[in-house]
Amino acid sequence: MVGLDFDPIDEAARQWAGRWDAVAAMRAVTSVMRAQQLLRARLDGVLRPHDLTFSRYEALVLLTFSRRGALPMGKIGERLQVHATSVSSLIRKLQTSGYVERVQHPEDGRAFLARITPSGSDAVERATADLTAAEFGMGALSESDLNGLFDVLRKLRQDAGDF
Amino acid sequence: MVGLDFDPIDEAARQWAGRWDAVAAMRAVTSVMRAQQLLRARLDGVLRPHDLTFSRYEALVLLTFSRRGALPMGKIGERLQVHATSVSSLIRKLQTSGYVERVQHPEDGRAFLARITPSGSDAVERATADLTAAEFGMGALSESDLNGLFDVLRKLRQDAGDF
DNA sequence: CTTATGTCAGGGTCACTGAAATCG
DNA sequence: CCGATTTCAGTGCCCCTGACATAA
Repeated sequence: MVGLDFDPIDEAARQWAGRWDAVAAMRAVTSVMRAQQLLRARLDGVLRPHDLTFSRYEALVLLTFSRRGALPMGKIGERLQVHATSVSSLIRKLQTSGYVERVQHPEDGRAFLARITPSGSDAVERATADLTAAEFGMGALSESDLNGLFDVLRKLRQDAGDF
Repeated sequence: MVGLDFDPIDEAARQWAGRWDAVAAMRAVTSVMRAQQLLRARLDGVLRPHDLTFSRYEALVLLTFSRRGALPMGKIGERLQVHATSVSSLIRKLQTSGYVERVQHPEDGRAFLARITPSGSDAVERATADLTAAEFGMGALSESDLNGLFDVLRKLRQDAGDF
């Protein structure tokens, strides 16, 4: 959009080097932050026509992959690594879009299952087609770049206790 | 926190592979999103005692590196790649913390300069010490991992027109 | 007059905390 | 009674759009 004639992160790293330590870590962290910002903007743009955000899309995909198309709220939060209150509002929004419905848990009376609807399955299929066509915003990277990125970030996630 | 006994992203990729394309891109994108979330939580935790968030810290560092410790609002947004309104609120919060002050632009009457205060400089030094001690949350990665991460994400940023 | 700078008002998404109700 | 599940109310943060005053 803006189009600077230099890389602001690299420029910051250059000045950083004369004053503080951990240059490589600082440069990598800032890159992750900025990359996420760019990716989210791109993906949300692709998903907006489908009345989805990336978070909601992830939840729908998770339900698509679940055996009976339904999961208790707690499980969803566990898998997506988000807070219970966030799951609650996420599912509520998917519900108002008609992509998900709430059903009582067959055994646990206090729990709800979020179940994907036919309309939700349809939305996932169409959204996924658009996202893959857009290469998930990662068209600039090669297959080995993508796999290397995953491997490195997995170390980070593992270190943080994600799994 | 939660501690699943498997990697949810890898598990999603496995199921994804039987149904859709672009598995590597999807896996990489999801990893970036999750990594950013983890890093932000860690860094904001380190920065909270200093009355800073990562965004505000970035702004303070930028001012620290600027020649006279002061920059017009527009320049700040350009460098940090954020909207003018975001810069406005960012600087306002730094101002209430006493880390920044607003001064009139010497030549342009409509423009303001954000200038870092001695208290702000002190906060940057102390916050940076804490962040480097925490290795910016990237202690799990080697130096070559960090540099590789930067290189790959730079391709992404360049492709998005960042610079 | 047109353009650029910065602010405010307001909306959207997401994350978290704390309190509450429900049920095992 | 204790603990787990979920929801609601409220807060904070960040991003964006649109309207506006001000000055180049």
